[in-house]
Amino acid sequence: MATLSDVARRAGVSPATASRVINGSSKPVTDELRERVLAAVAELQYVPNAHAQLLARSHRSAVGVIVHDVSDPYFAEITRGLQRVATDQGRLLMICNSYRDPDRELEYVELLRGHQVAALILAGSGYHDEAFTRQLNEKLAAYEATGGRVAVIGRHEHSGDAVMPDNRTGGYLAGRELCELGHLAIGVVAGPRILTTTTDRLAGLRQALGEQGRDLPERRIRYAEFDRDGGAEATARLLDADPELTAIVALNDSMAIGALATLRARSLPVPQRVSVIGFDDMPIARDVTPPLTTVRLPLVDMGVRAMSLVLGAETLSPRVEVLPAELVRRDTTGPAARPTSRPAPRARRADTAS
Amino acid sequence: MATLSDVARRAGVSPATASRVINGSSKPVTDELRERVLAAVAELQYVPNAHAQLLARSHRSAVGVIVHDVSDPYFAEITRGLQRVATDQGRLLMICNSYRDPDRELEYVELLRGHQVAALILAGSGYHDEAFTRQLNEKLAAYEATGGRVAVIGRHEHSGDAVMPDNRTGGYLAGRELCELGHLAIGVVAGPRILTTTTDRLAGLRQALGEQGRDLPERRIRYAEFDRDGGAEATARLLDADPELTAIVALNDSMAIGALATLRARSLPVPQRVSVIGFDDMPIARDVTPPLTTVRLPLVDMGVRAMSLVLGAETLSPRVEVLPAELVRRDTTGPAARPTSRPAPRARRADTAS
DNA sequence: GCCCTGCGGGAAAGGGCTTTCACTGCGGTA
DNA sequence: TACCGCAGTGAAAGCCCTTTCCCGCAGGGC
Repeated sequence: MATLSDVARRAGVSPATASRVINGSSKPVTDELRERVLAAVAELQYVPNAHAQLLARSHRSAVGVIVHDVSDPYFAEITRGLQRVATDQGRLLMICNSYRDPDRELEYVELLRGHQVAALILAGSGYHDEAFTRQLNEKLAAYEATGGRVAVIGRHEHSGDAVMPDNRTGGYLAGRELCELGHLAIGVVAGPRILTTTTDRLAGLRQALGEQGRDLPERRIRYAEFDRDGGAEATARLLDADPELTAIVALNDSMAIGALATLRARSLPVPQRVSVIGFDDMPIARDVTPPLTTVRLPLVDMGVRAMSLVLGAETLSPRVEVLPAELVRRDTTGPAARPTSRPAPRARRADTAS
Repeated sequence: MATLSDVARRAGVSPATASRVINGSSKPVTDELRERVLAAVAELQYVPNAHAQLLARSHRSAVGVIVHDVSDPYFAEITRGLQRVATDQGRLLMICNSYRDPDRELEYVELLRGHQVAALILAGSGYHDEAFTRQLNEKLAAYEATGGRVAVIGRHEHSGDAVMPDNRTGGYLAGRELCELGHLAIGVVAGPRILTTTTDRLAGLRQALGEQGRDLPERRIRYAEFDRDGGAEATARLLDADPELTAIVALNDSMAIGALATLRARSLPVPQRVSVIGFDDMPIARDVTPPLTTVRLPLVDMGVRAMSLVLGAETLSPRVEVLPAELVRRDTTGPAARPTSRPAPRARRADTAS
């Protein structure tokens, strides 16, 4: 690879001058020399060594982002928001997938710190795991102590800047909607119980039912991976245990899609026989059939806010922005099937109590 | 930020020794000193400066990837394959989204070259644009001249290693299927015509129709963005011009989903009134309703192959791996509606000829 | 005619790390 | 006993760039 001194030598100037020309420094350089340098750059196909540049400039510009999985639409949308702001400010984003592995998350914090990012954004649910949380906080604190900025999206752990979707209210809205539609047998297809997102959404749901004087027994909840297959599988388990369910709340849209698949496979019409309600309102939600009723989260906006927090002026007190959840009624929800309305063509004597 | 010399000083050793301990060098270090260094690292929360490391090591390890958009399931799947191999070999991936902007693509080649990546993978359609293609090839050649490895996925431009999905045969399979189902009025919802992927798939489709002595007139094709909204919009335009269509080929699954949305909005039942066939078989294809008939491409495998090519031994002659396309029959295709079968409740006198 | 100013350019000092090379003891061989 | 070799450590030379500092010089004001 050609280096800056190669360019300088070829142009017959000092490396300093070559550098100035290439970086458009404010120091003036005569057109004569400028031309020579530019010509040398073109001839040698010179590209500056990014690592040397970043080492030489003390300037830290890139921003590190840790998400569970960018190709998951939830994070894809958030990332879109992050990108938008970052691009506007000429920042490079380094995006890392933790695949919901806490250890990997810790590693990535180190990695990004090593890469001298100006700021760090962690998006995605936190974990109910004290040891991990403490470790993470230590690492983040160490990073902040050296001038790094940190913001989290949808996590409780961190004591600094945060953007929080209102998961609890979202769960509440879903629950209330189903109550109003007259559903009594409501099952929940939940993500891993170690995730705070799962428990937050569940808490809201419980609250809604609680207001009706009802509770949400554990036997009406199935925990699985937070994705399509997890949703399909959890729905199957739920229906096996309790065929009389008239509504299913999936704790994210991917799971809801899996739920729809299982219901279709079992020929249970949605919403006539079973209502389904998702969470997040990812783009595909409107394209499944029937279009999915879901709790909308302003995903792109969450990204925009988080990046703005982290690139904006530093404040003394940490800022927490709570973004509202909103129910989007589409076609997977309807009034509870009346017990008389032929609950299902399958055996119905068994399990009625469970 | 603590530096290596800070650690060394605190441990009472030289930076050389500290470095050896931290990197697990093969040079032996006494346990006594090792402990002291490790302790200092922990106390100072030391993380090596990645740029300094990469500058000091001549070793190039990261791999650069340029895709149109990772959050597009097509690329998400490919990326999954790339990741799998890269992770196995302990390589870091730097992924860049070009958003189908040729200039940005060129910029990213430079950027990644500047970041000293060991290899470069370009995934996604090429462009019918000679000037761009020449520029890109020059840049890639310059990069290869300095020892960089390059592989492309689904692009013709590059003369080196390549993984090519068989787009043409895929188009052919879609066309043949519809012919066999008796469809005569077939519309095509295509991506931008500047993309080679679009024209390749179209060429296969033409071939299939050609074998039946038929052709594919331009008025039966609508070009739009290669995404859901593009598909919805192109389908609308197609139907407006030619309400008698009995089948639609969408040149990727996202567009097919858009097509389904438009058809649903117009109350045209799929597949009874209009058949739809997609392309790529991205994961969501099985979850739309009805499940989408499509042409399957081994996306993950494409990623795996490309990464293997680029990390494997260098060969004299460039290797081109063509991966087969395969028709996946699901529920959006059926026999052509007979003209007598109530073609549509809307005006049918006009446009019958067009 | 002299000094000051300011422009254009180069020398050189980092930036933080790896790695070669040289050095010091020590155990072991002749 | 003299010497070789090697384990263990440190000094210092890069890696490639940016940026400060300084120098020479031309022009303008007195």
